[in-house]
Amino acid sequence: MSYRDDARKFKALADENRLAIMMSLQQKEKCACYLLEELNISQSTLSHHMKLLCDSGLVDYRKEGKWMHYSLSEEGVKAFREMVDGYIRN
Amino acid sequence: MSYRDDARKFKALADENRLAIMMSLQQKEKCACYLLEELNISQSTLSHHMKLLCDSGLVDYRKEGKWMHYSLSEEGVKAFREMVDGYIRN
DNA sequence: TCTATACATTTACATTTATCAATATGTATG
DNA sequence: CATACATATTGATAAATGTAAATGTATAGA
Repeated sequence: MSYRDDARKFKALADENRLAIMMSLQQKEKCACYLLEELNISQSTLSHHMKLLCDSGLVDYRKEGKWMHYSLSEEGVKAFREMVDGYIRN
Repeated sequence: MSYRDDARKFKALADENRLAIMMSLQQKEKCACYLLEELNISQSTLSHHMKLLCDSGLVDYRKEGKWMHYSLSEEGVKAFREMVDGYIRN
């Protein structure tokens, strides 16, 4: 893993709206339309943020008909935590 | 703590050069001039990065004559880890 | 097939950020 | 005091990022 890749993962959480999304996903899977009501952002902006979160591996998605359901990725979360530990092992 | 503040902390690690600096600091305290030789960046750029890292609380500094010595902040690292756990408690 | 709905993508734009050169500040030393 | 050295700050610029409007795509239902 390169610094570039790791930086990309940290960037995934380096935004207020994405942190709010992460908090929301902690409780349970949420569909995009629900997140859209929770946050005060446009639909295209939400889609953008969800793409970054999914690309980082922290969030999984599940398509069900017209709806997209997002959830925390257990695997991604584990990998992220391990990456963090690599930089702040103290 | 607000999402804004937390996002700022994540941003501190959302850069390749700053990740390289964090890795370097893991072993032991380093002075700015040493970091400057390790990384391929200008002196002013290094100073900028060190400011962000110190502001985030992850890095401590100690001034000794002309030299600045940087080290991981045990307290800051602990706080960071706890913050991370808040977002990826899974 | 037509329409409405849910979401993604594209385009454009404003803000933030990383970067360096130039300059300023502080400190040791002759 | 003058000079050299280590670092910080300022100013300018290019790249990255967050945002929303407009448009595209897929799916469900009439």
